Amino acid sequence: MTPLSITQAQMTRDPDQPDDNRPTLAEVARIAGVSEITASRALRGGTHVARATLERVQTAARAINYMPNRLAGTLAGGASRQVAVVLPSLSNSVFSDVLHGLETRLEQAGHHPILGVSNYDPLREERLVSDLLSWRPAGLVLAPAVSTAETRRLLAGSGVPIVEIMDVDPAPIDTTVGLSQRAAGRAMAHYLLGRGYRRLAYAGHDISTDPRALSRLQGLQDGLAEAEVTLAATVLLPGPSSVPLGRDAVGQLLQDCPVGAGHDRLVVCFSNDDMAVGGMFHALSAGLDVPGDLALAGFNGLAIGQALPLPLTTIASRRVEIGELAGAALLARVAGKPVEKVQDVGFRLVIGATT
Amino acid sequence: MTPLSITQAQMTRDPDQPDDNRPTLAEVARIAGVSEITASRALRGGTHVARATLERVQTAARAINYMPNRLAGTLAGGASRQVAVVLPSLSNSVFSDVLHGLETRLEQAGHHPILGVSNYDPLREERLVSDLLSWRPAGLVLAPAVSTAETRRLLAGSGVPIVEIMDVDPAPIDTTVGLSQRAAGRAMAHYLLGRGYRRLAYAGHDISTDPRALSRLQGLQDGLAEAEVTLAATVLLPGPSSVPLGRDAVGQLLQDCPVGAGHDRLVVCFSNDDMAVGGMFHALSAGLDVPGDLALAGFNGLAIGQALPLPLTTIASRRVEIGELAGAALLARVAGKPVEKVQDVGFRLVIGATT
DNA sequence: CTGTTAGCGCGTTCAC
DNA sequence: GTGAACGCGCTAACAG
Repeated sequence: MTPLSITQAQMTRDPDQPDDNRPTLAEVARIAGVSEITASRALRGGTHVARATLERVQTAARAINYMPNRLAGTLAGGASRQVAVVLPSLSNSVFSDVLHGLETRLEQAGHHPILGVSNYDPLREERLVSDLLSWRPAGLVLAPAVSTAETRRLLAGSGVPIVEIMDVDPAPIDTTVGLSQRAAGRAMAHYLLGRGYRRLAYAGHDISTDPRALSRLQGLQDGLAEAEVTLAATVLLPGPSSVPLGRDAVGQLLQDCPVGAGHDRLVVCFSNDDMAVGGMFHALSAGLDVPGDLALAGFNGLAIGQALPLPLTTIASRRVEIGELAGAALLARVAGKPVEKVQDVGFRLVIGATT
Repeated sequence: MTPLSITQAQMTRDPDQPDDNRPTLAEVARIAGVSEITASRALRGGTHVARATLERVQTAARAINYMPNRLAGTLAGGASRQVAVVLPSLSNSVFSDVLHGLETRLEQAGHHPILGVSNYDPLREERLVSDLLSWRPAGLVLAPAVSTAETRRLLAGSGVPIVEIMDVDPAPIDTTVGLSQRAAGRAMAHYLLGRGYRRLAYAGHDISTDPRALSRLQGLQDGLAEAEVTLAATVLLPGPSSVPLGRDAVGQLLQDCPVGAGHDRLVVCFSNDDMAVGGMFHALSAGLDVPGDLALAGFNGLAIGQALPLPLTTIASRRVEIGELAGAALLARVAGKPVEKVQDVGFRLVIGATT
């Protein structure tokens, strides 16, 4: 042990920090007998470094369990490998599917999502966007709620690639991946009209905060209007979509729209498949014939709808794929490659036994 | 426009970076006419700052749309407000429920999860833990796959609070929140024995990579052994749990275990509710009486199981609550408060119509 | 209450 | 192929 002068001791470590003595690049460099920057180069690509020194550095790093500090690396100019992800909900499997696809694609490139969930609250979304951007991510993926002007300002001024997902109809700030929610609603209208239904109702959750559910409803109405049909009734219940909410909604609906013998057959369109499952429960409890007395149509193609004894008629969205494509688009943008501003993955009408 | 000397130009900004000219704390301070540290204090708590200067700084910050750089803040000594979260899956709603609860609790404290999904791959989990720790998070939440020794070394040596979730039986590295998977399996055994079942089978997904499903199976066998009963048959199919996999598993199972007239009634226990739903489908297609010929028992209490015409007998886990408690435990640890090493939230036997 | 000094750990300049 | 100097943006210590 050679004694250290006070100056050296001060420069190498702070005696007040007994806990946080994680090895730094400087120590790796010292052990390997090279400069910090050479160690840095060796531990990353290994380019512009002699094979011998590369191995010395790697050995030294392993010997002291060196773990790079990406905060410092990113601050010093390296590209961030974090991607901000803001979703409106996780209680609906729609967004966990998207997140699943997104995370898979990001991880392949060594990127990681920082997650925020807005619960469809515009102010919370705004705060999340602000918070997550302050981590200086490489980009941001957003399934927007009803965004505030301030949110859009933050996004536009962030200087990083933005990928909006789920609905390709609104003009994108930067890039968007999804489907046309409005066209999906219209497709359901066309299908139901083609099946001969003329008496339609709508049962939804609180769609005032869910712009995509609202677009689907509008698309449905558009499609009906083309045949000069209007919704016989609409019930909107507060709260997020769920099985019990759908059951309650149908219960209310049937008070205004009697069904059964002596009435035209009624088809209820739901804002989401879980709502439709609830509707099915109500029909079972009330002894209604599905689809004879009451027909049901959902949206999203969730597993729960297909698990029913009568598989649900619905429109399937390609959620995992949307996540994967959003990740790919973001990574391409980060790499400076050109990306289509709008990627429409489409949707698929699933004709079940409930219509 | 006053001409700048070369020295000034070099000190204030780099002409090679036209894009990234986000305002810094230094600019806020300059506009407000204070030092950087005063501006820093004002923009955080506002403590030890005169009310007048506080307002000047805040006004200046808003005027130039200042957004703090948390990378720099954290590197300089501030506590990180990121929490690493490593989950084995997102395709099963079990973990999106947990993530939902966790994110909610973290966000309340201004913390954000950085997410990694291992797909039950030990090596991928190891890489994720390493990657996420290199962001120097305030802590780490982990629903472990079959962890490698290297993973445990990384965790133990990380110096940050670790919360393991889902199963309270393994000895925690630091802290754990969940339920006893083994006790849950045993509880199901006791219930089924109490109902008079003596002929039991097991249908599972690839539980070799899913330690919790394996523990439940062991608990089930433990409970049966107490009554000197053993499983009549076991089918394990590769891949993650899903509805189709459950259907296939029951199909195979019934080749060895005939049911119906002339046979003792059989109850099949599944590794997860979605598998059990698949089993129900097989029963429906084969025209079997449930639970007369074939009884079914799931695990986890997922919505899909309760959405069946016959609600599924299962054991409900409190997933959202586990996430919330894990977040609370982590935040408490970060704040230096004492935390129970093991938090058992228990489980609930749900007696449906399938047994 | 405010400012000065001194870094956090790393990567991007340039040189050699 | 390697290194020196510098700065990323911010905050913890002290000083006053």
